[in-house]
Parts: sequence; C-alpha cells; structure tokens
Amino acid sequence: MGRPREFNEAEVLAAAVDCFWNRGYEATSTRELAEKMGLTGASLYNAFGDKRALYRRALNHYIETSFADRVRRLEGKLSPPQAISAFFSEIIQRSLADSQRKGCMLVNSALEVAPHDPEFREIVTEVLGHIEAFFRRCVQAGQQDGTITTTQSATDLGRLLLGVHVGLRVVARTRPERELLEGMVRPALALLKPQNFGD
Amino acid sequence: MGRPREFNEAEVLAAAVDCFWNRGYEATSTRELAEKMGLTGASLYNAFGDKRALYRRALNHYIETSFADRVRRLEGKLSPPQAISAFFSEIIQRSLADSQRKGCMLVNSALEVAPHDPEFREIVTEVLGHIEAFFRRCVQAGQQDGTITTTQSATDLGRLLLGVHVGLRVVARTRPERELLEGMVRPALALLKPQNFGD
DNA sequence: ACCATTCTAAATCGATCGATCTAAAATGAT
DNA sequence: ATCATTTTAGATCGATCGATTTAGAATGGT
Repeated sequence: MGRPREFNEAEVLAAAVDCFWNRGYEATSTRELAEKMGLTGASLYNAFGDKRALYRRALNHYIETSFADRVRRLEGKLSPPQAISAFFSEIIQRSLADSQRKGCMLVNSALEVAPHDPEFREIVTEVLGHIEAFFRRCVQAGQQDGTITTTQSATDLGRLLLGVHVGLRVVARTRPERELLEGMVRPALALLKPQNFGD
Repeated sequence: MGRPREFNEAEVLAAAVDCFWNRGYEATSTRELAEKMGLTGASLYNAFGDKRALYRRALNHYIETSFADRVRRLEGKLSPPQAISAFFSEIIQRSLADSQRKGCMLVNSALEVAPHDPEFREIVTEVLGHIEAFFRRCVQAGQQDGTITTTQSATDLGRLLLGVHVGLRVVARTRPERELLEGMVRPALALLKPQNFGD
C-alpha cells in the first residue's frame, strides 16, 4: 500500500453534494468541484473516476442522508397520520428555509439526468418507489388501526401522496410561500381522515 | 426596408421549442438551434438577440400553444368535474405518448432556469399561478352547482390540484406507467366529489 | 531500504461553448 | 439604379469544458 488518502470521503462527498445540489450536473464544473471539495483535479479523478461517477456517488450520499434518514426517524415512532403529516411539515419547513432554492436533489435529478440516462433513471425510479412505498405503508397501517380512510386503496393514496410531495418540491423552488405549500397539502391530509358521517 | 426575412417566425420558434424542450437550456447549443431552425448562426443572433432571449421566446411560445390552448378548449365547454378530469387525462395521455421523455417545458424551466434567474422565475411563477387559478375557477364553479365538495376551500383544492399536476409531470418523466399516473390522480378526483352520506 | 500509491501544483489536451465578424449574394422599397 | 437590410457560408474570437499528464514530494506496508 502507498500513501493513504488524506481526505475524509464523507466530507468531500458532502461538498460535492453541495455543488451538484445547487447548480445541477451540467452547470457544475469539475474545477468548481475540486475547489469546494478541497482536492486537486488529479486527486478527484483518481478517487472518483469521472464527473458522472462522482455525481452518482453524491446522489446516493444525498439520498442516504436526507430521505432515508427521514423515513427512519418518522416511521414507527409516530402514528400513521402523524408520520405523514410530519413528513410534509419537514418538507415545507426545509423548502421555506432554502434561501438558495436548491430544492430536492432527487427531484432535480429526475428532470435533468434521469430522462436521458438509463442508469440514473433506475436510481431515481428506485427512490421514487421507496417514497411511494413509505406513504403506502403509513396508509396501510392507518387503515388497519382506523385512523385513515378505507374509501381509497392504500396503493392509490400512496401514489397521490408521492405526487403531492414531488409537486410540492417543484413549486416550492419557484414559489416558496407558506400558505401556498400548506394549502397544497391540507386537502390531501383531510382526504386521509376516516369519513365522519352525520357530523 | 431591406431584404425581408425568409423564415416563418412561428415555424422556427417551434423548432427552437423542440430543442429546448428536449435537452433543456444549458445542454442545447446555439449550433444545434441554428441547424434545427434552418438558420445560420448569424441570422439567429440577428433575429433573436442571444440564446437566453431565444429561450424566453420559445418558452412563451410553448406556454401559449400548450397550456393556454388547453384551458381554452376545456374551460366552459365541460362541467367543472369533467374539465378537471379531462385536464388530467390529457396530461397522462401526453406523458405516456412522450417517447422522448421531454416532460413539460414549463416544469423543466421551473427547475433549470427559474431558481437562479429572476426574469424566468417571474414567468414560471405567473404561469403556475394561471394553472392554479384554472383549477380554482373549476372548483368554485363546481361548488356553486353542487358537483364539487365544499368541505375544502376552492383555494386549497386548486392548490392541491396544481401540486398533483406538477408532481404527475415530474414522475411521468421517470416512470411513465399508466397505472401509477392514474393512481396518483384517482384519489384527488374522488376527494372533489360531494360527500354522499348514507351510501 | 525499497516500492507502490497518493499527494500537490500546474501545464496541457482536444473539443465545444456563446457570440461576433467578414464578405459577397439576394431582395425590395424608394 | 440606388441603397438599406437580410441572406448565405464560414472563419474566428476568447473562454471554458472534461479529462489527462507531468514532475516531484510525501507516506506507509513489506
């Protein structure tokens, strides 16, 4: 073995995420990446291959530290309706605090790289499937304990929530207004309530 | 006056829309634009200024020929629930037929150019507002003639539909699957129905 | 001590980018 | 016929792109 790498991989990956998240894939240059990551161009290419491979690593790092972590924090610890509500509350809060309008790196990838790149399309498809599945599991659990309506299938309700979530993240990037974003979510959450006949 | 322009502006704009719609702003080169538009680089810059100005013209052309036209066709001629349902049906049909996965040029612009460009942000904001307003008008009309529920405000329901619409267009670009897309819309449309007590 | 590997710093590659310019042919109003 | 303007095709500008290479210093396992 030769001289060991001096940089912390998670740290430089976080810096790469910051670049790609902010400016997307095409608009981020390898020189900017090298500078923000604290590496020389040579080290960057030696450690990560090429720009595309680095983006793949950065995207996976983002997914793991944002979405996957959020699901772990919410699911199981809250009641199903609360988990869904808390999920959207977090997204809205993050969107309103996102002064740079970075949005969601997964959604950004879904539009910029996934349509023309089969490998990235597979990654995005998989994660969208995980988000859909998270919502579906919450709905199913809520349907079983009576806290969520059974007038719609858990499959469809999960898909609706996926759609609202993605739409929220896109709209928030152009119009980060609390009332607008909360208004988008409010009817969807109301739909989940079991119908209260005779109210 | 000198020699008149030989190209039809609407035609070359349509070609520009095709380029930008397919590959986005950054990834479309002025050389590709000139070729697909049937112009030389000199003519292109003489007629449209620069790349950014051409994108602005192309985006406005797209909005006018797709969204604005769709609203004109549907609103007023169909009952409010039918107009909303037909709107989504058209989107799903177009998404499934979109073999190049171009998606919606407005949504693409909302993520690629709007966040970092105030002028484009204003355009996207305005059109998103028009879509929201279209849904809200449909809901209001339906609430007045009793075909749409009044348990949620027209404002919120319009925003929900905006969110579902945008989410649909994003998800469709990565996962153009009929059951998934229809599943996203189905619960939203069901929510609009007036509650049928005692059913 | 030796060697494989990574480090830094910088130069460099060919390609492409948006944008401009040249120069000559074409066109239509005056 | 004159003149202003747009047309054509193509060269060209400086800048930046992703990626590679060079050279030498640093490091740790064998």
